[in-house]
Amino acid sequence: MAIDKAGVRERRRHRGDNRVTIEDVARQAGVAPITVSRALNTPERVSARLRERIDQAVETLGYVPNLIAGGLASAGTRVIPVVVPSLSILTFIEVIHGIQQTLEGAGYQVLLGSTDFDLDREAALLDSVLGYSPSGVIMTGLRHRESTVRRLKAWGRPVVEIMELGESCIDMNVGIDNAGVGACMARHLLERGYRRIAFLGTGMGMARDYRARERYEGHREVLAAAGVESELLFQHDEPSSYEVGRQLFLEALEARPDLEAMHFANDNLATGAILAANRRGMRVPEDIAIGGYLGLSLGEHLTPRLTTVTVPRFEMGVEAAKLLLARLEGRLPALPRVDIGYELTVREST
Amino acid sequence: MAIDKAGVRERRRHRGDNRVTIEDVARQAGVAPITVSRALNTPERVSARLRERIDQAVETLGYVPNLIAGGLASAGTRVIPVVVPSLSILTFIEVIHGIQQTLEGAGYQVLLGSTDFDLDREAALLDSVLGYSPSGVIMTGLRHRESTVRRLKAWGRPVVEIMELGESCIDMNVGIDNAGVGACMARHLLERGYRRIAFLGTGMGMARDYRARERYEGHREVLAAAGVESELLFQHDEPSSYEVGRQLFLEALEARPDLEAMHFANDNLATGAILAANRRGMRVPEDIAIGGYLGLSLGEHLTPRLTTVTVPRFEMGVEAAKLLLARLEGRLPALPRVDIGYELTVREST
DNA sequence: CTGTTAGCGCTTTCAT
DNA sequence: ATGAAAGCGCTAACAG
Repeated sequence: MAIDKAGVRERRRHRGDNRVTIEDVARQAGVAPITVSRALNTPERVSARLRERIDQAVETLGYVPNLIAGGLASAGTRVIPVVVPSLSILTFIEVIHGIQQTLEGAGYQVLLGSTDFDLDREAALLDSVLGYSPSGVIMTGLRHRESTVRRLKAWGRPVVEIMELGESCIDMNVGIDNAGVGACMARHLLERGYRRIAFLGTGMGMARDYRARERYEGHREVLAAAGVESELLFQHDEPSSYEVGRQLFLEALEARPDLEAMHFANDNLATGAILAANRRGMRVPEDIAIGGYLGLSLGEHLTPRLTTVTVPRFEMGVEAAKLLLARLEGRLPALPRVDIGYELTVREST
Repeated sequence: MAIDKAGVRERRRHRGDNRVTIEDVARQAGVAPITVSRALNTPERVSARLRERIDQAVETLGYVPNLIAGGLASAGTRVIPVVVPSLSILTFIEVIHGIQQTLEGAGYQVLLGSTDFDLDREAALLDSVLGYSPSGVIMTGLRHRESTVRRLKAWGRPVVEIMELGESCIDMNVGIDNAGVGACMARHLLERGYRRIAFLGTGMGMARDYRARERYEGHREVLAAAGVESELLFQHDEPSSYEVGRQLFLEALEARPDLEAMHFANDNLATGAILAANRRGMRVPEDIAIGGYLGLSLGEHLTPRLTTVTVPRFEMGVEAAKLLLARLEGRLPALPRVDIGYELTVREST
């Protein structure tokens, strides 16, 4: 190995960036850089003796691989962008948490992107994150701009679409049947004997949160099939919150004092409603029954405890990540489509 | 432009990766690749005529820069890792949200990392994310392994430490004065006339959440200075939740039936307590006063509404991101240390 | 099992 | 204002 003479051409290094490179390790261990690379990435293809020497050198030098360089050379940077509509909605956070935990354990990092429910922003964001040569991508929903779908299909790497379920996805799909959820709660309300049932949600008018609208459609079909008035719909445009739940509750009560039950698009709204009922001294479910969707832990602590349709959000994230990892590791997942399911949790509010 | 003859050497391209490169754009526009690079990154250094031609080519070809290649060449990938202790704690999520929104607007992407409150994992995670040649880093807290601090200082790029405040930080610091928060609520409770005051929290015994412990210390000092029994402390090891709040509430009540006020380490616990009190038919604050910390919106909807110390969590994220951007854009921030402040929100629970 | 060679796609440096 | 050449740190491809 050549010993650099003093005055030798300085390597072009980045400002303040004097990190140890694979070459330094190779020199220290007396092997070629590629051997270090192999020892690190596919240890089984390097003899035990060399491997040990290399590990030693890595240790003493404190070598940390430059993933950018690796990514450029091999494409695939062990980065997984996760594109969600919003970071202020707890549901997505919990899914992301499941994804992150699973991926980080396997040595992948999550790159966060949010679209604010705007498919054009989604398309732009995708362009941008694909610039990182990610190993795979997790997207929210099955509805995208045509260009997004085209680009992703041509891309040829693992793509998981989460949250909802459909026959045709880009690559892999894990989610729940939203219409089924809506129908499930509606059926429960009917079984309980309620007939004047309203659905209350947010942003369902726009393309904004079409998944809530799907739940509403499921709800409506069940009521219609039962010959019950099914168009009792109250909605606000702002994002869901306890406050909006409270307002929706009061408005619906005012508009239809004969209401027997309220089916809320999610637990945040339903919680706001129960809390408002508490404050007004109204009895739930005697005066008005309240049902939700999600299964937030808060629901158990309310009085009365909230009846809701529980979906395993964290697990949905874990499942999505597992699917991705399976494909990444060459294990073709048996099911490129996972129905994560849901469960009706009947408590006292209905 | 040279027309490649059939049979020309195929470029080594990655599987399915047939993205448009800067060279394609250059050829299309009839300029050198470096000119395209300039037109994109420093438009003012390229003549209007060429710029237009290049923009045109970018448009028709649908060119999207490979940030990995750019990152390797220039170091700095427009990625900002954000390292937090946990993704299941809403506070961090809200801070991340603020960071993400601010950074995304400026063309940077957030890389998510969580340490589970383990400083060794933090050190390992840092090594890993530094491998992405990030443009800057946002870390939680001021306490790190010595190696972490050393590495980050030597690194020479913007680092923001968030959540708490201290005299000595690695580079920049934005957060709140935890002891001050604890003292603030303690003072309020004393002013209200309460004397038998307990502090209830989670994970304060370990290094796990030392920020909660700092709040406790602030609380204790105020009580001690007032000559009031200051060692009434109840704690659990599990992470905060409504359920743990409920348990803590019941246990404290059992252990010290003479308690007049409870100072909870956060609003989740305090909410669990109020909800438990509601269920038991206990009056708050007549039977027992309850104070929290955070300023979660839920607090307003409880009956009674929760008295709490509100901290602008989203804004803390925004501020951290702004500091980072300022340095990144060469504008040296006036204050490398921002006290984000807090506010006592007095409502009916005390 | 190990090494040599040639880039990945971009930006730096240095000419012009 | 524009371009040519070199190389960022790593790995794929192909020897041996």
